[in-house]
Amino acid sequence: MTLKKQTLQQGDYIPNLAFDSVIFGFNGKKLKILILEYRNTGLFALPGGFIRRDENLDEAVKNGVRERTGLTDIYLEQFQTFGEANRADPEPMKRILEMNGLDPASHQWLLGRFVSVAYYALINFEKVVPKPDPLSDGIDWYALDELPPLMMDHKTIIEKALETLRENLEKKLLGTNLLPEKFTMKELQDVYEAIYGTPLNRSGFQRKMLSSNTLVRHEKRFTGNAHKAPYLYSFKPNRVLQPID
Amino acid sequence: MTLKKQTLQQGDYIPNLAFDSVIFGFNGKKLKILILEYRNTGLFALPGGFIRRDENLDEAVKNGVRERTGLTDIYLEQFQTFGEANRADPEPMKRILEMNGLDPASHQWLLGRFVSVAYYALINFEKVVPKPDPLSDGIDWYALDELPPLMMDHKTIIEKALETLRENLEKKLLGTNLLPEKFTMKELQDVYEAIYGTPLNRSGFQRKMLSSNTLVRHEKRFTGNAHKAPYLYSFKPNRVLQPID
DNA sequence: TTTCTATTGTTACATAGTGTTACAATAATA
DNA sequence: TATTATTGTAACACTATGTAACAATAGAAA
Repeated sequence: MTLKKQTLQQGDYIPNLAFDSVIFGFNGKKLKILILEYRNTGLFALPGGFIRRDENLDEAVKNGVRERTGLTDIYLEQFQTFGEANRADPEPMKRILEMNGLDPASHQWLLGRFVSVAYYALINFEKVVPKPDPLSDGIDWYALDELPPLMMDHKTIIEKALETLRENLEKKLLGTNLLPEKFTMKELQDVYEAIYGTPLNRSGFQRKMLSSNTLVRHEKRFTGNAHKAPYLYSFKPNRVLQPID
Repeated sequence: MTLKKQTLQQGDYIPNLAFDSVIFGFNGKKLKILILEYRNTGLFALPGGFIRRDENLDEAVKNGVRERTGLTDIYLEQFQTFGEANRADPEPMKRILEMNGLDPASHQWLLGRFVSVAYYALINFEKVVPKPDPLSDGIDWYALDELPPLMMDHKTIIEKALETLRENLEKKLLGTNLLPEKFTMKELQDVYEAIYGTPLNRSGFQRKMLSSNTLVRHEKRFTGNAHKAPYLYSFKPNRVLQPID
């Protein structure tokens, strides 16, 4: 979890409760995740935060993701709450506080147990300028197969996020949220393949997508390459995309 | 949420965090849910509880469900965490405390906001003798279409539980957990129909189940009725059934 | 201009899965 | 022995999916 230096008072937040966010982006080739690096510690973690005493859980997460990405309109989905009693180790948190000039003794509440509600977000890679949180000096995209060693159970959280994303991909047609508004069939297939981690049959994929009645066909895109130009598509607007508004 | 009178000290538990459980049973005809009735209040609620400071979330829920049902080996699945800031109304909780001879002023922490992690359980109806919790004088099975008016957002929690159960039914072959060890194809179909709320085709259902390679066929069951006796089946033992052990 | 190449859109065909109907088997009763 | 309700399975049509093939085409090369 991460937080704002200027508001590190326990009293502001629900104690022992946090959220973590797995923010997925697609750079055209690989599925990537936003990871924070805490200042001078070599410790990596998922972006997260706490819930104010009068704040909706969904809102807290939405605000947290907005702070890291600058985006306000984000596909967010809660997928699991992690509540093992021993999931936190106070040592790394101590180091993080010390390296930020904060006294661990006066921030005891940060060293205790936290139950964490985990969400995943799907965002348009091109639109994001990631911003570190107040205790971090780095935030970067990492491909799923090139993750740094992560704090606590954050690796497990990511695995569960990916599992849920795969289960929901076709059911909820989530491809949209990782692409710019207009895209080619090949680009859409690339997203699906990156998420599933396996190649898909081109013909079958195209047939299924076209018969799903969710795509609008636009003009062709001429890229200057010596082959047939592909059509551009967009998703029909009247689909439910925002489980959290 | 519910709790034990003798251990009503805030200090024992993680504050502002609770769990609720939707305990499904099947009586041969209808899908039913265990609902508590608080003493002398006419207030109905899902069984629930709090999480001790050193207790795993899953363990807390498992213990809570065991206390209500007497069963130790239960299929449990976490499906959503409810975190709206205004989901609790302190008035009903006040009445519950008063009717149990407890002073609301000295149990302020129970009147505040709670984030609740919701689980559903699937149990063998025949094996359960429901037991009220210390603040309740009633616990009973209610069919999904005959639910009493429920506290807070418990109706929403039930709807989400049913939605998740339907999604997971075939994926995880959950039928087992609602039936005795040996059952006929018809009984299995009855469970599926009760969960989906729609009739299924007999022939297709039988074909799919038999081809799924998860059933073992046993002897026939002769009930004394004037028609062909059905085979008994059981599920193959080597399937993953316990996401929470 | 013509030929060539890589990619795209679409069709064809085999195979698997599903919905529906039909029919034979059978346990107990009349 | 005939009857009845239910069960197990086969038959058929229809749909969905995996795979391969083919035609179209934008630009480069000749």
